Amino acid sequence: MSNKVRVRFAPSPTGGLHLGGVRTVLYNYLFARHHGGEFILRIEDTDQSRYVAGAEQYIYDCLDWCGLSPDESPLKGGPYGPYRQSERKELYRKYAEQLIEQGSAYYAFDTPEELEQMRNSLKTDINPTPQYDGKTRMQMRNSLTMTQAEVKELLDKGTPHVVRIKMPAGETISFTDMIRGEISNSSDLVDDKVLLKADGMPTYHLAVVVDDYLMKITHAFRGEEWLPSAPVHILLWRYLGWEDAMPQWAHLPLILKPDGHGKLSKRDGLRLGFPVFAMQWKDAATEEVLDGFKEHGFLPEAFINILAMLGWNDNTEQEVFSLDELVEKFTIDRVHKGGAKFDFDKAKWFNHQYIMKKTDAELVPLVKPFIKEHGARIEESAYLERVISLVKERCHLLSDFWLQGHFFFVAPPTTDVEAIKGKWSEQKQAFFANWVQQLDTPSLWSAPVLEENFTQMATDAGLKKGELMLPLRIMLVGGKYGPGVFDIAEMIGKEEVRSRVEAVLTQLQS
RNA sequence: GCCGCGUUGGUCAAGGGGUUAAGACGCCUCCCUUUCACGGAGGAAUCACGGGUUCGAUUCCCGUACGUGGUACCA
Repeated sequence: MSNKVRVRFAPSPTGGLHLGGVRTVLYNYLFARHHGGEFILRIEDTDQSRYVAGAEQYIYDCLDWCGLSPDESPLKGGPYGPYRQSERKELYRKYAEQLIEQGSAYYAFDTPEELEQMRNSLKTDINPTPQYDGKTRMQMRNSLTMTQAEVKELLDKGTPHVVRIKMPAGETISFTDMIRGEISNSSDLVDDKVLLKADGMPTYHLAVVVDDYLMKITHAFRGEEWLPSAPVHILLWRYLGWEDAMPQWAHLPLILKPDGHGKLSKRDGLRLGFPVFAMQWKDAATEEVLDGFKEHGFLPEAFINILAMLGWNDNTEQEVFSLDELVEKFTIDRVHKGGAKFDFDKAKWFNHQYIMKKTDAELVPLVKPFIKEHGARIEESAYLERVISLVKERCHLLSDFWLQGHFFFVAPPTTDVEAIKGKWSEQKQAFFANWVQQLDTPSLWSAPVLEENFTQMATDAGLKKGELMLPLRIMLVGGKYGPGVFDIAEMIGKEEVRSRVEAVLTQLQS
């Protein structure tokens, strides 16, 4: 009997993978790797009504991009498959029936309409959400209130029904959470959760217990939103007689909206102008396409780092960690209890750190798509590499390379001529006209020589170099930004320099 | 409503009976740079509130407030 650490991530293929989801995978992954254990991916596709085609593949793609590959999964297989819950359907029924025989669960034949009627008629100001529980179950149509013969008849006729857990009365159910310590709930406050749905599929509650047991999961990490239903799961482990094999629990804090009020949701990205998905997610129902961190120009290493630090630290001042370092240093007891608000500025800062860590050559293939996206042609990689070396320090996102370096590829679409006009003079006009005339000299074409020559000509013309630098920059770049002007000039070459300068000169004259 | 969980600057956060309460992002000032950025030096800004316990509470306990989650045949 091995006690190897086994953790799982069990996403539902009904939507894109967003921040909270990726962080849950990450912490699972880090914990498993830290302990030399296994990381299992299983797919919770029991809610067929919300199943989205392509969503499962999307999950694989995201994990792949993040570098968090599972040891066992629907794709890879493994000794405890299948790893898709829809393919395990028969299994759950067996355990549900076992629970019924033991008297821990029961059949319920109430229709959705009957349930709604019950909730409506029992609703009061004091109890706005009546539950199907110890107080109400004896007024409903279920195997507790009907004779065995009646139940058998309904079952034989194929009457739609669900299986519900019979929550005990007056029990305190407690367990130890690795992050929060002792947590207790009263069994009276949890309703008789549906275990098996009318379509034969299990709910999360049954499936998570059965699968965790069968797949020998040792540690279960999930979002804090599961805390209130933990008693159901604890009870199920007990009723099924598996209590000794129950995993240790850890409920992770939530990732909150930056502007207060609620769990970060898919809508917030759109509203606040930052991604919430790992990768681009296309909502099949609405046809809406939402870009992810990848499309915004984040490096996966940075993305992982950002998520890791949102709720965890190693008690040092270090903030930038590689995945290997995270694996080495991650411990669950240093995970925060409180939810964290996502801060896009800090996220960009992390990405900048990773951009600076990469060599220019490494950045070439990563930056290329973000340049091509704008229709610019990249003649050779060496040129792009040089551009990268000149602008990388001012780029937070891969998409910034275009913003900061577009003038290396095409003439500026707009030029801030107004910024030149103020202190413009005939003398300066003449100087630039003169300067571009002598650009043909081949020996001129290196940034230092170009600068030396420019300075000399300015002095000869009785002008201060300082007065001419900004106009030159604006002519070449379009605005007051970018790396050294003579570096830019050298890069774009004499034809481009001449044509950009002359274009602006013409504008200034009119 | 009820129940659970939480609460250290604007944000991420360290600390955990005695501290000048770290650090980072962001913001501001200055230096560097004839641009922008990078880098460097400074600065403003925090223990939700009220009661205990204690010589002493940001830290422990109890309340309150606030936040957040759950209260589905969704996960």
